[in-house]
Amino acid sequence: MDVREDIVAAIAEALRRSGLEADGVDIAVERPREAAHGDLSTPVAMSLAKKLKQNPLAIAERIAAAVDLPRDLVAAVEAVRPGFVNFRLALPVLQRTVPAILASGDRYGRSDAGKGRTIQVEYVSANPTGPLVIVSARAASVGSCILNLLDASGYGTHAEYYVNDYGKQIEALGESLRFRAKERFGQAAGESIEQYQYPGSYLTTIAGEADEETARKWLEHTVASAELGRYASNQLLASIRRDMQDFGARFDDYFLESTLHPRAVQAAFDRLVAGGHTYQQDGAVFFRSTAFGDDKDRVIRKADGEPTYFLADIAYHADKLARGYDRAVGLLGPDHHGHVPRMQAAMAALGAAPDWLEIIMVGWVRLMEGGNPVSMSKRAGEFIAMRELIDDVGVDVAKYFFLMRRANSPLDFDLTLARKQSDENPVYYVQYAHARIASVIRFAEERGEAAAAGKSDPSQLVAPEERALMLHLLHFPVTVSGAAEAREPHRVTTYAQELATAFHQFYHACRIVGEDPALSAARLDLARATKVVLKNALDLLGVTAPSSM
RNA sequence: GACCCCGUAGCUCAGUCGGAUAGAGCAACAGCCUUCUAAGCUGUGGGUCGGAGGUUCGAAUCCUCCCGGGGUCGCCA
Repeated sequence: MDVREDIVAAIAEALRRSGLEADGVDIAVERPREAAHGDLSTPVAMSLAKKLKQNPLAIAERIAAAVDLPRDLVAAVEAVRPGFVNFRLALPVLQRTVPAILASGDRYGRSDAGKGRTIQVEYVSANPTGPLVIVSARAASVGSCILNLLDASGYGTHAEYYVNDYGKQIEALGESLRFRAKERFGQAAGESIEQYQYPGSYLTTIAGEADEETARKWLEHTVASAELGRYASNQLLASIRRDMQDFGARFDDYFLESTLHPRAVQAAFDRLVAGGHTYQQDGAVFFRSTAFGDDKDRVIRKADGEPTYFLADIAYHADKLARGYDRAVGLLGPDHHGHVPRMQAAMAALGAAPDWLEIIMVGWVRLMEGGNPVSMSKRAGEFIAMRELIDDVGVDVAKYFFLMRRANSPLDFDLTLARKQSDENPVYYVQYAHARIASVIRFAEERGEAAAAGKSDPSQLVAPEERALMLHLLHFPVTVSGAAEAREPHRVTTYAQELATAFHQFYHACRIVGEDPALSAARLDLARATKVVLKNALDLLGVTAPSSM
């Protein structure tokens, strides 16, 4: 099925026949940058040269001579200095992808590479003490796309949001809400919001929306701050869930930290103690994370007897481990990278496989407008909300911008560019290609010249632009599985952009609906196949594929 | 101070488990619409890959040091 696999197998066979076998040599087959270097290439001769102490070009020549591949698969094999073996694919194998894609439809690009292994993905997980901010939108984009990629690659996935609805921060949230209630009833004289931890105006809204009887009770201190905090965090969590839903971010569960207290937290503590991974010092209990590579031991129970946040996090991850996922992927914000070694250490202490917990760092997002950073409002606690960004630029643009870059790199989000509904905006470039194809198909149908999809003769497709486009289509599945394995969504945006380019070039060079019916039918099918792949790529990104623009 | 991330074209960034002449988008300039969407296509200019060493057939990629930017270092969450 996959041409690469056939080529790898043929190279392996050629090595055996030529007596060039060397254990542990990886037969890499990659796409050369230069089209002149063929469609696929292997540097394996150069790897072997080192081991066998022979001239790499000579080895490459022996491989090229010994490789045996069907002529309808590979048209040319060439050994080139300094020692590459280049393969030029035969037209038939490229042409066959067109009907194959049309037959597969939305399944094209999917694979069973994951073999049903299960991966749990935890993402966003922002505290329910305020509205979601920009970096959460980025995490939501990246996490969703990784889930889509894993699903497409045959993994069983589970998406989860960890809600820190417990502890001092919730009490502080309650106190801040109480102040806003006092303000509502004109009883806040002599106090200022500056004294409180959560000065954002959203608590004013929550205090204002509560019914009067309830809100008046909040003024009395018989209502505990923790209770008030739970009220506020529930309201905030509800709005977070709405935001995530509107953004198209999938969550199978919202896991509440509060459900871990006290039993699961105690159980995690007991396990670490029983495993001999703890010691007491200054009245506190420490987890010896340095034994697992952390640079400092970490407190898990404070001198006052309370568990730390870290211990609850360990309990949470122990819960995940007990659920039996083959792997857990967690997205963390840029201010949390210090947590990685200690969390890895804790999982090791609990007996997880070394690579069981995989952490992906999501980089900072800086909003830029007119070339300058957007300054946060002067009022403390007011951040740019995710909701504002979405209202401003739309879901598609926001997601695409976040997925264009590597997840862990800092990102300047150019609002000025994102707002432009023009050719300067990269989102529209890809969407436009899809809309353009839809339009051409409509045109052909209106003229009554649109044959049924997949019935054409693909051997009509011989132009260089047609060949280049088919080659791109052929590479989609390996792009998807590679992006899934590497957890790198930006590979899909890069691919989508390249595919759009290949299509636009084809469109300009080749008239689709033309004089020759057989050629028109073949080109229309090529356009349809391109549309399928663009749609599948955009689906993975969570971005819509419009039929007209 | 220790540790982590980053430094590639004017701007934003790909390329980083070592591979061929370092790429894309935007910006600049010059062309292309009487026929399927010009949100498109074609071309031009633009680089000591932060710097200096090292490893080797080969380094943007790996190692060391330095410079610059950001971050983390709590019995907070």
